[in-house]
Amino acid sequence: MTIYDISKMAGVSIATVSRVLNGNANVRPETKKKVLEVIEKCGYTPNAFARGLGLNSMNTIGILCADSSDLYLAKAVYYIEGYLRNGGYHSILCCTGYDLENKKSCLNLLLNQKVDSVIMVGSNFVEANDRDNDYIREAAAQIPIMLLNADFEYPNVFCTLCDDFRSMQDAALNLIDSGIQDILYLYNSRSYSGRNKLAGYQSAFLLRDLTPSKEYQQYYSGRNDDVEGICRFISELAASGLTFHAVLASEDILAMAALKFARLSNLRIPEDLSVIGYNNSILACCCEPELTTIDNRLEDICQQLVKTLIATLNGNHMPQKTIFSGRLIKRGTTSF
Amino acid sequence: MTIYDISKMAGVSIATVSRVLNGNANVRPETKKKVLEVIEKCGYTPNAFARGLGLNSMNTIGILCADSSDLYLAKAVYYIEGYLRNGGYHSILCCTGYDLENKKSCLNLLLNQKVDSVIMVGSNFVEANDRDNDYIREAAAQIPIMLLNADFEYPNVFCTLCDDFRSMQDAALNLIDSGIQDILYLYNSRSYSGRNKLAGYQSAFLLRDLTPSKEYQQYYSGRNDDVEGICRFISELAASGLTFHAVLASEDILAMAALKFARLSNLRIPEDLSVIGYNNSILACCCEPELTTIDNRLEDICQQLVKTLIATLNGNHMPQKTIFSGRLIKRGTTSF
DNA sequence: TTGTATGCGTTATCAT
DNA sequence: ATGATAACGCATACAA
Repeated sequence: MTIYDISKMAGVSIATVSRVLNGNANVRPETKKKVLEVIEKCGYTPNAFARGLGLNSMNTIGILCADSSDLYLAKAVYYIEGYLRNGGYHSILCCTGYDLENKKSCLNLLLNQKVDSVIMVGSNFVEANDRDNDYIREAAAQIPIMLLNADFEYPNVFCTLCDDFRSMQDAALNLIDSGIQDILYLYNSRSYSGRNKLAGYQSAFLLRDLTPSKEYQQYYSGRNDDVEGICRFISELAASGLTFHAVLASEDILAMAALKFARLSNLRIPEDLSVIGYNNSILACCCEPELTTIDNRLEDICQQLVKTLIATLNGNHMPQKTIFSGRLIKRGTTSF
Repeated sequence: MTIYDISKMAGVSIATVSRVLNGNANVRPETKKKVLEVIEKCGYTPNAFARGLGLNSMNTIGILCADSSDLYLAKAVYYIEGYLRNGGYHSILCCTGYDLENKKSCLNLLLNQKVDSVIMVGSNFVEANDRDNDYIREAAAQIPIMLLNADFEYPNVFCTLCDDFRSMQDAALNLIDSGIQDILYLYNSRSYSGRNKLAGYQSAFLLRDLTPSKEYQQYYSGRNDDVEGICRFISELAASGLTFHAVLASEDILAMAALKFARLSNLRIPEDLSVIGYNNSILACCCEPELTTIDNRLEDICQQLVKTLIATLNGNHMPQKTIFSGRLIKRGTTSF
């Protein structure tokens, strides 16, 4: 069933059928009605490939993310797909892992598929070594590139992100001002976002005329779903003589492991140990007591990102950077 | 840059270029080399839309799932996308929610986009009222339909699933044989898989000449990420006079809420209350003690599903139903 | 082994 | 308002 079949059955030319299909105003109402009837009767839908070839677009967006089963990224992908579909776009998902070569190859896969844009979900797509970011620049030369939670200035690259620096600073200040200065900072990523969070933690000390100590800034390099391993990591830090009365974590799962450590060490929460997580994920509500954590407004970010993208594709001029501020969700693992 | 440009620069016809691109053997090695050199030099890639139009395929698979941010579904989507990409296919993701009309409309979106196949992830796509499943049958008339964790017999529909009935039966038997007969069964889905799990629980009692009691089979209808709400639900059951020494749950999150209930009620785990979850998700390792749970071999299922799909698309005859058996992962919330 | 010519199903331009 | 026709870029049957 093609547009020719419809045109014959309706007694018009394919041009008219095409006009009806695309909502062109220059069609006599009666003609339009007739054509629509035939289309309805036959259950005809235009061939997407032919349409794509003619328009040079199939209204498809590529979503690049390291791991769509990660709690945080999964939520992001879910929101983005929903907003895109709502805007009339399809989503091609591509999970890259954290290796640069794979990221490049996935990006090329999407470019070759001729997507209208690529959304890179997560700050891990911007490399520390700036020359390694040329793959983003080259892509941006072809189509708009959207970054979620990354900061990268370049033409045709649009960033939507949360102010992780300030959020983490705020959390640390809350702890310090409640009288706790030996705050163990746990993190598991050195991406742009990861570095920002760390800097936020450090800046809180400086703001209060204190010196952030290196021993209190601990990087966990293991798998990020190995609660047991993280717990052991913390226990070893404590065993090595480090004393701390709060744990501030760059992700909820690290904070959750800290709670486990506390239980194993017979520490009371929050009397003996305060704990703050990050992301306000489902994990935060699974703890006992529930986790004080930072909500970085992921849904708002995703909505804004898609809004910016669609407007850009429609030829509108859009801001290249949009920053949201996070908020501290106070629950049971802190006493302030 | 089109195939014509390449053909001119290489001094051959477009047919030859096409042959080289598609690995046709009938090309003289020198000619092939020359063409490849030009292609390499220009960084030429064939236009995907034109290719799609000619071949009536863009090697794209639609993935339908209710909610890709759900822990379990997210993992499934992640595995599937990876295996598909490995097999040379792209993945269009479409999150439908749990409403039938939305499922239909998403499916149509994919069919109109002319995907080569649709994978429905999760047993919720098969409706209890069989006439409501016509949307699956109609789709199967066009392309192969793959169901993950659902059972649906129809031409061109392929099912890959875990034997939830037996897994749950096994878990219940373990509890019964360790001396616990008042087992509260908690579930939050009445899908095919959900019904199977419940039946497995019931069958365990019958196997031991016991009668499964309705009051011990409790359906939780709230949001499935509201740990607090689930916990309250359990507390109310206990307050209403129901006594139970074990909780068997159809999902880890329900089991996790049971642990929370135990802690609030000062019940020791597993001495006063045994708890078993389902899915072996990350939540199981976040608990204290860690959760005994059922692993339903999701990765194996996904691998098999994609294998079956690709073989089918290649014209091979494949089995329409593949069943894996789950396994009980014994951890700290049970004493057997 | 290689080239020519046609079809794939649209959209869009240009007449009428 | 409508129709004829030329792109769009590739694959492939058929000829050479």
